[in-house]
Amino acid sequence: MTVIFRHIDLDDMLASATHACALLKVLANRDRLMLLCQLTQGEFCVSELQTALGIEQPTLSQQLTVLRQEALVTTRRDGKLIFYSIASVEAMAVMQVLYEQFCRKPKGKRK
Amino acid sequence: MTVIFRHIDLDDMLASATHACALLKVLANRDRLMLLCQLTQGEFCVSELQTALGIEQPTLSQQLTVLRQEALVTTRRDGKLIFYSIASVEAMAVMQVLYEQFCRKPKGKRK
DNA sequence: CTTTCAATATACTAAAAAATATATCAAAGT
DNA sequence: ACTTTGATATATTTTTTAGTATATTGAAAG
Repeated sequence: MTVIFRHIDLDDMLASATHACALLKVLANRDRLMLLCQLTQGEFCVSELQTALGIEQPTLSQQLTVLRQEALVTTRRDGKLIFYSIASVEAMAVMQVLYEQFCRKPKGKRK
Repeated sequence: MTVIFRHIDLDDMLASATHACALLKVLANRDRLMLLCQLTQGEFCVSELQTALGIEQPTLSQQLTVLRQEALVTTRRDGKLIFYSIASVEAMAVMQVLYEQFCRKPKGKRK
């Protein structure tokens, strides 16, 4: 309860919040969210994602780059095609809870 | 499997993603995240939050305003003091999973 | 081989949105 | 009135987003 202890707790909390916040910033974009949502269903190549989600190719590619840089997804090449899949346990966990809260609920009960 | 069905699914997905994204945008800020984290522990007035988190008062007030506008928190006045508490089930659910992923794990296993 | 095509990535840039700091303001209690 | 608690306004900077053009890569055809 002393100032010392509070400082330790606050520092831990700050560090955790910083990490969590980094993940949330990546998730807080509709295109990236839909990409990850699709990828929770398995591995997809870029063109599959494009037709499934109706996102413009350059936009798609840019957002996939963001997801790659933040290590939320990994890629595997097969010929011309590049397959994406989710690589982050934390991202998967958050996607799971978002699905429960926003996709499984009866309409009109949101937010 | 027809275009019709895909459109329905995509529209649903878009709507859900838009709602989820709105929540994530609010959460994707370290100050707001720490505020909500604190508020998962119960009701606090502004000055308590200020000393607990070490955030400047105007910043705190601005971020609390954001949380209020997005209906993630509600307020209750008691004399001079204004008490904040979490009002969103969805926000609570996400905070819960973030806590599990980023605060409960052994160090070095993050991200 | 080398030209060509399809898949994907990158570069660049204008516009929009969000964060930050400082200053000022309002309400409630004394 | 005056102090304390909290909210709001504003200016500035920084980040994101979105669109367009261009580049790279691999496969396959000629």
